[in-house]
Amino acid sequence: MFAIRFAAQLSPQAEHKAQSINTTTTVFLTDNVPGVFAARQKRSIRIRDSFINVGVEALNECRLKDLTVADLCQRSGNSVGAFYTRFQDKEAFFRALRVNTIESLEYEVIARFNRESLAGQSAREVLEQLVDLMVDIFTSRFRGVLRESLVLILEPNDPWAPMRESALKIVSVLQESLSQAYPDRPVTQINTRCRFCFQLIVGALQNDLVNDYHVFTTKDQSLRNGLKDAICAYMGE
Amino acid sequence: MFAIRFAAQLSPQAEHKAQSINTTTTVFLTDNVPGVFAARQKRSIRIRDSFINVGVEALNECRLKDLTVADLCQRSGNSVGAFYTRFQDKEAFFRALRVNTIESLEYEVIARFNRESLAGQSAREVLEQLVDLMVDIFTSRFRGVLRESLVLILEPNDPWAPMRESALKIVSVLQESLSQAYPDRPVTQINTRCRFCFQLIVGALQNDLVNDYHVFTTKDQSLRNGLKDAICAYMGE
DNA sequence: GGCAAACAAGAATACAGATTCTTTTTTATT
DNA sequence: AATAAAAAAGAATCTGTATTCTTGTTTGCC
Repeated sequence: MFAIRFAAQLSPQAEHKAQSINTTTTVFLTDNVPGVFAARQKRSIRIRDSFINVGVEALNECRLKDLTVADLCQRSGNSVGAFYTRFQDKEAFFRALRVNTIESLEYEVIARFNRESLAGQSAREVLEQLVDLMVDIFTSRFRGVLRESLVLILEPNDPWAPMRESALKIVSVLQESLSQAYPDRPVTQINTRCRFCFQLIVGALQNDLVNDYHVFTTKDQSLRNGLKDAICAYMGE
Repeated sequence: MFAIRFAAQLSPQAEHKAQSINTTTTVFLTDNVPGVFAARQKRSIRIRDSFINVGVEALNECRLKDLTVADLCQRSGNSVGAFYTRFQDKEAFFRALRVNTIESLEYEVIARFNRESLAGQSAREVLEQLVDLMVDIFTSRFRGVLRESLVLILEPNDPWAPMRESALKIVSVLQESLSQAYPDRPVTQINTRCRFCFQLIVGALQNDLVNDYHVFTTKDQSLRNGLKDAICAYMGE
């Protein structure tokens, strides 16, 4: 249903970097996630991580609701008992997937989109790098987790707060970089447009995440290029 | 969780027209929907329609998965038996909601966005009317049905084909109207940009449908205005 | 190497919610 | 008004899946 699609569609300059989000299977769980019990043995950590990695991959093939606990255990070669000694319930497990995803992506974001590396670049360059980053994220191995996260807001009052933080950070870097690139324009206007740009990009990519039938898609370069054109035009390039 | 929000946020010029999608509760089921059994008594039709109307409203308050058949029966004052003499299963019921939604919106689209009424209008006017139409649709009483439809693609090989047709129709009207407004530009370029415009609008609105925390939102005029600015800029206005 | 705590296995349970079934009522037609 | 077909009620079932529980095993520490 939801084919996994990495590589191939990455823009040349982003390819080597995006590898990290797709090949690394290191599980980050620095925070203690609510509902995820501390593992005190090496074996437990290994099993927990195998649950998480299998979960990440599985969500590229099916919806969360169709991924049963029994299924997950079979796929990862563990028992139901093992699952429940590690996770309070299925929801807590998904929370772990989200945290893992955030941490992995955060790493990528910081590496590829920061004030230092963008300093001195033209507006067009900055915008293109933003689009590349976002498209790479939304076509990474975390695509399925992202889809389920955006679609299935578990906690109404905390709809994935860390993701929002990450988004705010990106926007703020964008705003600063474009302020430098457009020294003559009013900062307020730049800031507003940056926010909207970001929202347009996220909207288009989320749309692509859920629907398969659009003309512009991440299956080829069309959405990536279209977004670059559109937001450059919007920014007055 | 998902508050119902109509009126108030409609742009003045669209207000009177958008009323129709929000106040009319006429149920259109001209096609025979698979899994929806023909009703041969007036009473059956009335009950079927009450199921549908209650379903439409309920999805503005909760997710489809949280709307149980028993719940639906209670809300509409009917019995479980009545439900199942009308609908083969819950999925068929949702299919009926979709068809009803499509038909209602189709009506609105044809009335507000057609070649005749757009002929002779400036590009900006056309684009603004497009945004108004789309925002009105996504903030109508069918908001919940739209959300569930987009999120929960039931049939992988038929992801809501009628909606796609409707979208294609809108795009084609847009293309024709803008070709007239920009007689000097290459048609191919106009067509491509029209498609992308539409996709951007849908993306932003779908995003707004699922997430509540964006800066630009349909809760006020910000998303509507932002979209107008953005796509006008993209089109070179 | 022995011991207690931590853990894994997987069969058994619990449960929610869709669906069916039987009985009773209503409709529409003559 | 009689009658048969259609439909409504709602209690009873059935099912899929999350979760728990019991038993046996492994780990890490001394």
